Amino acid sequence: MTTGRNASTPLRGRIDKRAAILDAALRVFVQEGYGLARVETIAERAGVAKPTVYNHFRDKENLFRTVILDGAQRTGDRIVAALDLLPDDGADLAGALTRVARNVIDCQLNDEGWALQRLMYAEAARFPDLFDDALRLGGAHVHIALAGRLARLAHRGHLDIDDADLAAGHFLALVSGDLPTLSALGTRAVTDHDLQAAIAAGVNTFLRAFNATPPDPNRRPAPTTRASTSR
Amino acid sequence: MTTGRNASTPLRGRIDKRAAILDAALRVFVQEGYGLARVETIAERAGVAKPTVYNHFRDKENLFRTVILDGAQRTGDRIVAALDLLPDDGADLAGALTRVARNVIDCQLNDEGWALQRLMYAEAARFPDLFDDALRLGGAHVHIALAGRLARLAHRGHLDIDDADLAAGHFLALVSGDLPTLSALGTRAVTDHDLQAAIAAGVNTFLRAFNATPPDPNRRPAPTTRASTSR
DNA sequence: GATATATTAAACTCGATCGTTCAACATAAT
DNA sequence: ATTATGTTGAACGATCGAGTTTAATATATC
Repeated sequence: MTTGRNASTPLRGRIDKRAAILDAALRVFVQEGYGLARVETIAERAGVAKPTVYNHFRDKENLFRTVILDGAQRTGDRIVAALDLLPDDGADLAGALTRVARNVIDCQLNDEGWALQRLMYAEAARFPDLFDDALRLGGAHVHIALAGRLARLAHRGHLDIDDADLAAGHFLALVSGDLPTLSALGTRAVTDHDLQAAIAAGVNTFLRAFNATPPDPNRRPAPTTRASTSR
Repeated sequence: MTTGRNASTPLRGRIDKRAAILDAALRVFVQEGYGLARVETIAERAGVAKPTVYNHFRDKENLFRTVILDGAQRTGDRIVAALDLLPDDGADLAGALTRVARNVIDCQLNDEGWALQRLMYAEAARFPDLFDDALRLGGAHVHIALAGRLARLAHRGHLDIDDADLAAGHFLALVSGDLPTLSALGTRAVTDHDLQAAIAAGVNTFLRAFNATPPDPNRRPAPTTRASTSR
């Protein structure tokens, strides 16, 4: 065991040990839950001695809080960045929305994204304030950014939206609502097929509700990749 | 301490001690998480001695599994029962859907419902099979029941739905997608006003997408139901 | 090279918790 | 009244984990 300072432990600079600890801590916290996660395990997985953990972070609780807030920040930023690929013109709205949804979900289906979500759910009772902070750092930015994009599309006549904030929420709900079930709360891998089907269906419904220029008054906007939706 | 066998301990029948233990266990597990939940605390809250807990349930893990599956079963049954009030005729579709959504949500916003959801999220990594079982017992029934109701409404021409299963998922997502954010994962009470607004908006979008008889081609189906809806 | 700082392994303190054991007690049926 | 079963409080053994201390070592700065 003692994987101490073997050749496998590069002994890189000092600063990034903090990052290594945060990374390992996230994985261990998710796997074991806050209560059963052992600081020594975290130290081992980070390739670091236990006192080093206590040197960087005062105690277990402080480490946990930092893990959550750091992760929420990064995940939120990544999603907001993904929103950049939503064009302002209405060309191929369905395709653009599908790609956006795919990117947003890729950030949340991420090992890290699910891990954070599960951790927050898990420990929301013990750290009530923490969830609010994480939401402000992560979710809120995503919501606002998406709402802004949708509002611009609506303003140019490509979408029929009066409350962009609401529409953004509904878009996210439609497109990712099935994910917890499909992935068993992130513990099971989702097949690409199921994921694409879920996204296509969500985009489809979203456009049925908000598309400003229905190609045919009585038709669904797009046949949307006839997902068999087995189960 | 020793709140032993005072007048405060009714010493009721033997069987319902099992129920009392399950009830207390759910609350304590939710509050503390699986790892930090103390069996002794559960015993105290149930008004029962610790060995009694081990008498009814082999160990902590077995107790936990029983708590989850029991709760999922009951919550699912309650929601399915709530779906009964969705009428088959299309009279006042928006009102009926709103009431259904309200009832479904009341079962999930329930202390117990949130508790179960949070626990499953929390311990999904440690008990992977447990989540699947709970989903089968709880969520699946709800989904199927709602899909059946929607399919009947569609068949009678009141809704424009080709895949009722998908529509059911989208309805639930639209109507309850904002709840985790609003209630801070169930740790904060949601004001009735916010809840009604979220439901109304969800139903509104759902009908924009699936209503078979839009009252006006260019209008939203309902101005978000200013709804007195007592309570 | 000398000095200040960060890291390491190991051992330690201290408290908490699981699951068990046991003697006394309640309850129901015989 | 007696027997069988379930409950109770209390204490116990064993383990486990958070956080600290220490002496030695590696690194960075001067």
